[in-house]
Amino acid sequence: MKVTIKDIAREAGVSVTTVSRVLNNKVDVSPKTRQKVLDIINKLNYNPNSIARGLVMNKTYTIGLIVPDISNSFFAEIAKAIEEEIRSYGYSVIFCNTGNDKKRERESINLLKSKQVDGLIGAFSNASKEEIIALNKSGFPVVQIDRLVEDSQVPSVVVDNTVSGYLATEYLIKKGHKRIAHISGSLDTNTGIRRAAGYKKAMLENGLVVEEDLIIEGDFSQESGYQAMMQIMEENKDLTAVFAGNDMMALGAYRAIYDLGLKIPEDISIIGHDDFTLASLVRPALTTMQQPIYEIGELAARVLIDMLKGRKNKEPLIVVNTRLVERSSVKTIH
Amino acid sequence: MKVTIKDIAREAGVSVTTVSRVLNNKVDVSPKTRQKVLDIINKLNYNPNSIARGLVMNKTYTIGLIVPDISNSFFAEIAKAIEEEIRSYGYSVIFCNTGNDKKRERESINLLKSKQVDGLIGAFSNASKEEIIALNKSGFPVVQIDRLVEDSQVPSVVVDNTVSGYLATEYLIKKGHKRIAHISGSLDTNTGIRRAAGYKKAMLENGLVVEEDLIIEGDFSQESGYQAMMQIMEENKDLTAVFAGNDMMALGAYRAIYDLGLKIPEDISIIGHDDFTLASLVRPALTTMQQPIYEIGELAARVLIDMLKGRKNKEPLIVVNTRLVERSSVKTIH
DNA sequence: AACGTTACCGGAAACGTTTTCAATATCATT
DNA sequence: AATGATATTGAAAACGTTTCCGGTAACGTT
Repeated sequence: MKVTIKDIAREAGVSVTTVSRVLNNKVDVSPKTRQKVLDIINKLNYNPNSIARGLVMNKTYTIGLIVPDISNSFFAEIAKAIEEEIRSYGYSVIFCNTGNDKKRERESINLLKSKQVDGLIGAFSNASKEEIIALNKSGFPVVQIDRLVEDSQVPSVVVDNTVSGYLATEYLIKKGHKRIAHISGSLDTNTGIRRAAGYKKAMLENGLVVEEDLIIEGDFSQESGYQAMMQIMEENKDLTAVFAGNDMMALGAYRAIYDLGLKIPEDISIIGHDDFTLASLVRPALTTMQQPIYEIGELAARVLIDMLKGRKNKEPLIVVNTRLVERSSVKTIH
Repeated sequence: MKVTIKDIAREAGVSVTTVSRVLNNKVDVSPKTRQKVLDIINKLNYNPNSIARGLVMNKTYTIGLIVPDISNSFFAEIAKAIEEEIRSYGYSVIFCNTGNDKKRERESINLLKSKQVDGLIGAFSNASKEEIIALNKSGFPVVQIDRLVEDSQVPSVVVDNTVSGYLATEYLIKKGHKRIAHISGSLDTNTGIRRAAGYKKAMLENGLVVEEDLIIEGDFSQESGYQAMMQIMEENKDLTAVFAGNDMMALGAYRAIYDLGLKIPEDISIIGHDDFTLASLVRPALTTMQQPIYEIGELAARVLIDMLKGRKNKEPLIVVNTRLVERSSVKTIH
């Protein structure tokens, strides 16, 4: 049923080679026959088979994208950026959702390689570290986003969470706060560790003490933010501000504070991290560190494209900056 | 560099055919040679080329997904559901983001067909109506989500927005409200039209009058919800409730009401539609009509799988129900 | 008229698989 | 030992493209 290049050739009375030539805008075909072929193509509604083409050219114009959770707005936004950028170069993207499952992550890598993708972008966990490094060493184009496999020489685009955590905390300090708590993200993720490290660094460098019971570990979820906030408030009545490891937890903290009958920012100031959609929508609007999410996706795509084109990228590590977005959840203390 | 089935065959001292057989778990190969081949495969780290396989089998085990905006949580969640469901059947998904651009929508369809996807799931606009219908008629597996191309016989899974709008409005009425406004979504989308129709039907059937200046058209965006609410309040001081065409606009209405110095639900009750993530996070928590988003994706995937397996689906239209989620944004009037 | 260029075209191999068909090896049965 | 059945194997075609290499036609130059 499917119309192939052979059908076109037969119908137009030319060889397959010639049809291929007009398909690819090659020279060596007269205007007349080109037109004739074009007409037939149109008439028969012919659509070239990329699979066959991919087989001979050893190139599929498809890349793979591996994310833990596409329904997480962070990754959804990145996916969008990648798709739009890479499409403009004629590529499309197959995406795999791992659900943070290491096994599925490895399966996905194999699946995508099997599907002959030309390159890979992913937020990989440390579990796939060797695989990624091997891939990269073998010359296969991979770029990492968000998460960092260290000392690996595999191109990555990430934010520097240490300085971002530092900046957030420093902002609070500059606003006059001294008793500042931190609700950290999971401390088995680089992200969580780094932001906490930035918090400590800022405290120390500004002559404040870091008290261990002012740091509570959450897991980036709203509920964990709520619990952490409750726990902190129980023991530290004199607290004036908290830096939440992400906006989701900040929102949990919001709820806890309301439930305690307190007000933001009058009683407690809060700064978050990420600037997800809700941050500007919630009341009081959340002051937070904005990640340039779309830019991360765009950059990752661009780096990959460079590699696909065989261009050597000099700097494997691209660090993008977060930006403080001042809204209404932090008050100045005099 | 890439190791192929031929390399395995040579190394194992058997034919390509035999290797193919063990690859596909066919009978007709002795345990001894099977093991030998398996060993070599393992040693050489061989990964079959799906592209080549796809060419001969005329099946790629890949489907296409076309959405207007993957960074919209609704579609992100659907994408996740589809990927997870369809992966369990051995398929993967290429996704295209159209940005609501009709041209890109058509391009995407062609691209995906060119990549020989086995099927297509999409939230298509009316612009691609003929194309979708033609595809379906030709026997190519397509299923529509969210948006409905009417009278087309192409399998769709959608919510019935008319009854959903009806239910939302009816709830308000049952709570004792009489002066109820509606901030509609864009009235050039079926979704917007239907929900508004449901609103009117509920009003009429309950003996209330529908006043045209109590219906204001928004465009599903937060800002439009804000503007619409402001406009309504200017002219209708005696209003007690509003049904917002989606949660995003409900949030805009929240802001407007706060800016007016009024309180929810004491002064004005609000019901939304969709139950997106923020709905439960915002204060007061938003009462809304919940769409079973994950289920929509799952069902769409399942319907497609059925078609891929050649099973004939009897009922082209699958309607899923929305569910009222009562929270704190509507008060009872006595 | 002979030759050299240039423009245009086609045959066939190749890409990495699956599958059809036929061939061979093995073994039990007589 | 011959036969038949069964288990195991391989050669080659096919899938729909691109590309290499060569060939013919047309035309201008000498």
